[in-house]
Amino acid sequence: MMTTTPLPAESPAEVDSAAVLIRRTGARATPARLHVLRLLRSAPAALSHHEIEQALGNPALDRVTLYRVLDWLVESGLAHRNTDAQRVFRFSAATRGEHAAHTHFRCDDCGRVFCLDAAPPAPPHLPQGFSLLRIELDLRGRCAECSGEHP
Amino acid sequence: MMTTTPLPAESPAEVDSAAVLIRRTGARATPARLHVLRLLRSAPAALSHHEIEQALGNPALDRVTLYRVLDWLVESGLAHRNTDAQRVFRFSAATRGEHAAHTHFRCDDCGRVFCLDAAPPAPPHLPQGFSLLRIELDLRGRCAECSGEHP
DNA sequence: GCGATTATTGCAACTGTGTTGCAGGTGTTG
DNA sequence: CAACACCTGCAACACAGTTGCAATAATCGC
Repeated sequence: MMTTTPLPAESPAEVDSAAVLIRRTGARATPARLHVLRLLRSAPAALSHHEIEQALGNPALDRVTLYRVLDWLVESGLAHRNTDAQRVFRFSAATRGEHAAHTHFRCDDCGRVFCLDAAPPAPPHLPQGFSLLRIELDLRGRCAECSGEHP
Repeated sequence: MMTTTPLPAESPAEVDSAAVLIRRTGARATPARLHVLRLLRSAPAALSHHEIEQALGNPALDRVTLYRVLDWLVESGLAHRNTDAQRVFRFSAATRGEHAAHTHFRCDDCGRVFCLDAAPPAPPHLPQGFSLLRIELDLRGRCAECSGEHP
């Protein structure tokens, strides 16, 4: 391998932009980072470490390497990390303009997080001394899948 | 013990109402449950298992018993459980009228969660099939303490 | 292209939070 | 008072994530 044969599995645009984004941080664009970032960018919801491991094909990456790739993505600002109801980290690709305000739907059943494009809500007034960095509106309940499965 | 001597450390009203709340569920008002519920009700922010253990005086309660008391409080609807940024559970007393909408401030630094009384924000429109149970507005940044300590 | 440099990877062992099973204790009820 | 159920404590476990160190491979300069 290592010829100039890009995998056809992803759209060329995505492949390219993932690599560019990684290089722009000054770090190496390794297969591990590329695959993980592409996966996150194409995922409709935030993914757990375990889900990512599965999606990449089970023996593709070392457990620890994946953890480190994810840590690095978060540090570099290319991804976000949240903890779900089962106290498991979930990762999602950061969007270009970087949201200071965001809306999510969290399923209490399966723990998945769905990114809604919906509105940035309030202009809150904080207790003194508190500095605000992000606003997140969390809608909680059951996702469509879980509503159907457990009626 | 077990005479009619309430500990003077808490306000009589709180002591009483904690016991009443517990009895109302049909369960026993044991010292463990009383102490934990009183502590949660008097806490300004959500507490972790560890913090509660400390606050109760170190060798007061078995680790596992505390976990079980907390689980029971959550199941009974007397407390809420959230996970903080360090993927640690944090517990807070449920308020009487039970909030369907709530506002929190989460410190990205220390992970603590502060309950703001602030407004119930938006009337969102969800994708089809999703059922909404709670709305949470999460403000994230640094709390007063952490802003001061790490300037 | 070819090698040196050094970031990245993989392995193994570890940490910390939360959970489960079971025996013993404590309160409640008839 | 005795039986019963609930609660507690201990020990062992499970799981997600972390750390240290040696081996590997991506990038840079030639």
